[in-house]
Order: sequence, then structure tokens, then C-alpha cells
Amino acid sequence: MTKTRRRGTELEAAIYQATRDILNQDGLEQLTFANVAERAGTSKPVIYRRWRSPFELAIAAIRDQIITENHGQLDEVVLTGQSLADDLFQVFERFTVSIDTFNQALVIAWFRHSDQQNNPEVKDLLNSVKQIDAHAIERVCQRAQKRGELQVGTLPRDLQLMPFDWLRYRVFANEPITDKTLHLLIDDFLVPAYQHALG
Amino acid sequence: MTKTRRRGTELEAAIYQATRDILNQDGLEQLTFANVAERAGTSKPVIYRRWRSPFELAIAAIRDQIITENHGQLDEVVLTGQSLADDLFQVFERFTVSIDTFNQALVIAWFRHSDQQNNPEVKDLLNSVKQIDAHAIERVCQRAQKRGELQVGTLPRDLQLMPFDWLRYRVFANEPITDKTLHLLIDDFLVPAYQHALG
DNA sequence: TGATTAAGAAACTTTTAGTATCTTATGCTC
DNA sequence: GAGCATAAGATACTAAAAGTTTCTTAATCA
Repeated sequence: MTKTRRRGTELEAAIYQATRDILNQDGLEQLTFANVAERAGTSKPVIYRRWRSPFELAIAAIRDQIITENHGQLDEVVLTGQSLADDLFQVFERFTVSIDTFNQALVIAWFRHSDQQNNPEVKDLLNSVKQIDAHAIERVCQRAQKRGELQVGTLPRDLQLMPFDWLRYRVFANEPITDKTLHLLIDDFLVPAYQHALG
Repeated sequence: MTKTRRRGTELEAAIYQATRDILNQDGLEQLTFANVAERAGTSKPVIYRRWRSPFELAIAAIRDQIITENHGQLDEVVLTGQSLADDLFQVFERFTVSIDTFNQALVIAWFRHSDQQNNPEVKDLLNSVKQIDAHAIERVCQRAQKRGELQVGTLPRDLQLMPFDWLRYRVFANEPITDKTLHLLIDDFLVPAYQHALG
């Protein structure tokens, strides 16, 4: 019989981890408070005291991961490419690592039929992620401008975010993302489009 | 007390309609057999006899709508544009009418954590929709080729489908789609990309 | 060291999903 | 048109899971 009890931040971290494990391994359908409690080695009331529903918990757990772990690094990737295309490839290769988690938040929002108006948590998450994505592209463009590949200027926000949207959609629709996919995106779409917009 | 009883196709149509109403108005979370039965003016056992779960019913109802009503018309849109950009606009404007329904199928697949391998119904749906979308683009390109705007050739499949993917993503992420959005997509992305690929 | 807070176990209540049974309307066959 | 097979729909039941309450005791802090 264990006499030790976790509490506070340590306990919450364990609950978040258990939540994400269930989401990734078994899917949203299996995300119940009972399952989370068992996996985190705690009990239902502990979880009920903190979150109102498995969905709130899921959003919190996803937020925790995106903000603290994965995504914050995207706009800090060290760019070493010799061209616009090279740099873009580096950004997107890093990006593909952490897509799944974010999509789950959107699926949850859809499932609950609550748009961002009703769901400030999801809205915040979305905005902070967009901010990071756009910044990564800005860095790439600035390097290309220094090289003389692009003229000076800033791309429209929707243009900046489009490749990220598309890659997320592919994951959502269960389409593979390979190096070839990324090269198609970069060579046939982005470089021509950027040159057209800043050319 | 009503003595009249619907059966067969008529009854199924009512159940499909009730299912879609619930999906659109209340979301997937509210899609239970009890709710569907009540809304369709029938009873639970009738529905249990035909479908195994609310998800199977949802896929069937969505399939019913996409195949029979909305989407089949996309590649039959009468194109009257004077340019590649005009024609593309006409296709996408028509496309935006029927996106929601399709995304719901993807959300359901995600929720159940079943990819297309496990879910032939979803796979079929996806493929038939992709076929239609790609064909619509092919028609537009052929017209542009006759006009001399593009060289002869066929775009890669992923390139053909990219704008549809992106628009679906925007709906999924609750981003607005306006005429301005479409013009950005067409003028800054597609036309340069198509000219690059067939230029 | 005593007081306060919160974790965790267990039992309980309530709700909902899923099933079984039965009556009777519908539509087909002879 | 009478009788028969099929399936709709009402009702009640069963089983499982969600959600809640209570209580004991570990952790933390004054």
C-alpha cells in the first residue's frame, strides 16, 4: 500500500500526461475521467474537482503540451539553408513533428459544436500557435530578402499560414506527409507564390 | 394517436434528415439514438435494427447527402469565366456551399481513432469526393489551355486537391471564407503555381 | 506539534445506452 | 378481400457508466 501522495503541480502533470496518452493511443472516445484516473494512478474525485468534463481536461492537457513543449520551438529553429526553399523545408520538417496534438483540439471543438466564440481556451490556443507559425515564416522571408531572393515587404497573414493549414489538413484527413510532399508544397506552390507577392 | 407508419426508404430518409439536423444544430455530442428517434418521430429499436452505432448512422447520413445532393454537382458547374482566375472562382464559390458536411465525417473518424484502413466507408467517401474535386480542376485547366493561358499537361493530384484541402481546413478551424479569401487563394497562390507547373 | 488542505478509497445515486417483448399497421399473396 | 409475413413503434427492462458523497489520512504550513 502506497503511503505517498502527489499533489499540486506534480499531480496535475501526471494527469495531463495520462490524458495525452489516452488521446494518442485510444482516441477521444476513450477519454473518460475513470480511465484518466486509473492511468494517472489517482481517483475520479481528484479529477472532478479540477475539470468539469473530459473535454475541458483534454484542452488543458493539449495546451500544456503545445505551449510548454513542442510548438514554442518552431520559430526558434536554427536556419542553415542556402536558399528560400531550403529554409522552408527546415521549418516544415520541424513542424510536422507536432501537428497531431493541435488537431485534436480542433476535433474536440467540433465535437462539442462550440466555435471559438464559446471557447476562449481553444481560441487562445489557436492564436498563439498562429503567431508562432507566422513568425517562423517571417524569419525565413527576411533571410531570403537579405539574400536578394525576395523583395522587401511582408506577406499577408493568410498567405503565411496557408502551408501550415494545409499540412494540418493532411494529417487530419490521414494523408501521408513525406519529403516529396514538402518539396511539392515548397517548389510548386510557395516559392512561386512568394515571388509573385514579393517579386 | 397516429395510425400511420412510414417504412423502408421513406423512413430512412426521415432518419437521415433528423441525423443531419442534429449534427448541424447540436453537434456530434448530441447525436444519440434516443435523440435521433425522437426527432425523426420514431423509436430507438427501429434505429438499432439498421445501424450499430450513432457513428455508423452519421457516416451513412453524410454519405447520403454528399452523394445524392450537394457535391455531385461540383464538377458539373457551368464555367463561363473569361480567364483561369474567373473559372477557379466559380468552382470554389460553388464548393464552399457544401464543405461542412464532409468535415464531419473526418471528425467522426478522428474521434473513433480509426483511420481509413479500418473504415472503408469513410475511405470511399473521401475518394469519391477527391475524384470530383480533381475533375473540376481538370476542366478548368483544359479551358485555360485552350485559351493559351497554360501549356498542355496535367497537374499532380496533390496540387489539384490543395485548394480544396485548404478551404476545408478553414472551415474546420472556424476561419471565415469570403470572396477576398478566394481571391487571395486564386491570385496569389493558384495562378502562379499553375503557371509554374504548366508554364 | 497541531491545524488546514487536499488526495485517494469506497460506496452510492443517477443517468443513459442498449435490449427484449409485445401490439398492430402495412403491404403482399393467394 | 381475407389471411399472412414483415417490420414499425410503444413500453418496460437490464446493464454499464457517469457523476457524487463521505470518510480516512497523507502532505504542508503556521
